[in-house]
Parts: sequence; structure tokens; C-alpha cells
Amino acid sequence: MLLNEIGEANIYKMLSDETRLKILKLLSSESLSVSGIINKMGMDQPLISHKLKDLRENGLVISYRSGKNIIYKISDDSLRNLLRAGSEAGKKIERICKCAECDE
Amino acid sequence: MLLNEIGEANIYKMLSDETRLKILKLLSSESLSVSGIINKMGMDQPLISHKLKDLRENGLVISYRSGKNIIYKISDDSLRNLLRAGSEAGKKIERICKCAECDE
DNA sequence: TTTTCATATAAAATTATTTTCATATGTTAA
DNA sequence: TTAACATATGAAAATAATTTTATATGAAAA
Repeated sequence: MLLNEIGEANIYKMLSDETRLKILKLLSSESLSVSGIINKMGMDQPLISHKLKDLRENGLVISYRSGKNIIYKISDDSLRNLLRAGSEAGKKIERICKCAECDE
Repeated sequence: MLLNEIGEANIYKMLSDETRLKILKLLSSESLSVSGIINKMGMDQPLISHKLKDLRENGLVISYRSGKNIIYKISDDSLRNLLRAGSEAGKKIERICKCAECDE
């Protein structure tokens, strides 16, 4: 991951990975520990940790320790709006593609 | 580019590339021919054509011929909302990163 | 009907991302 | 202070995306 450049495209890059996107969606409704996330996602611990690192280093999530656990939460409400807009657009585009000539 | 799977993450993938993002932003305010885009972007023709193909095959833009030229336009208004939400979130996250411990 | 212009495409070369595996670190419980 | 737990990290392996170069296609003008 290229961490040095910060910018809008980076946010999209973070969301472009299915795993990171799922994690962020989980965190958009509740804060969770790493093991909480691992459970809900059913994926390997190091993979989840790497994805969390990506999200953290790009500022999309924030973490803090609570006893044994590290809790992750979404960093800003504007990301919830972004997720909404993305899922809106996703539906629309999907419909467009069903009829038209994209992918041909 | 993996074209077979369609989905939300794909839209984000399209926007995660600076060049594609710039093109889409251009097209969000006006329809343009390929050469129009090439001029505004100052980049090589095959590169732009490839990026347009990505965007087209993923349903984010639509094209039609007009005389000698091929005109590209954004496929749906929901993408304009998405771009707005993305740039909002971008600004917020940038601010968060300026203070906090991301990227450390 | 050949030439020109605008755009697209294929294939190779380059570069980046993702995943996995092995291991390290730091906190708490014993 | 050792053992156990939760999480992070590094490095290799696997996979994917981007860029470039060269060439093809197809519409329109000559």
C-alpha cells in the first residue's frame, strides 16, 4: 500500500477491496474488537489485521485498547455518507449494466 | 481489470485510480470526446482509451459516436453524488490525519 | 477507393496489491 | 515472572493492475 500520498483516490482505494469494504461497513454500525471482526467475517487473523492496518493508516478507522482487546471504530461520519452514496450508485449502475452494452 | 464480477467495490476500484477519477470528474461537468479528454488531461492516447474502456465496461460512463468523434458522458447522476461524498470525506479524513496518529 | 483522422486494442513490460505463513509484541491472568 | 491471549508485523508467494509500444479498425474527407 502506498501510504505517503494522501488524497481522495486513496479513500476509494481502501473501499475497493471487498474485505476492507465489509470491515468498514461493519464498523459503520458498531465499534468492534479485532476478534469481533474476525468472528463476523470468518477470515484469518493476519489478513484482518493487515486490512485494519490499511484502514487505520489511511485514516478511515481509529483504534484504542480496551483491556485485552483493541477496539476499532469508523473515524468520521462523512464515511457513512460515502458508503450510502456508494451503495446507491452501485444499485443504479447495476441496473444500467443489466440492460445496456457495458461489459460486452 | 476483473470485469466479470459487478458490484459496489468495483465502482470504488474505478475511482481509486487517479487518472480514471480525473476523467470522471471532467465528465461530471460536461460530455467530452476522447480527444477533448486527452487535451484536458495531457496524457497519452492509449492510456486514456484504456481508462475509458475500464469506466465504460464497468458502467460508469456511456459513449456514442458523433461524426468523427466518440463522445463520453457520465452514466448516472448518482455518481455525481458519490463524487461529492468522496470529496467531502476526503477533506475530513485529511484533517483527521494531519493531527492524529495515522501513517505513523 | 485511397488517405486521413480519431479511437481502440493486443501484448509486453513494469509496478502494485493481496494473501499466506511464520513469528514478534504487549497485556493480562495465574 | 511465566503462561496464555489478542493483535501486529515482516517477508515470501501469488495475483492483479497499470503503462507503454506497436498496430488495428472504422468513419469520413479527398
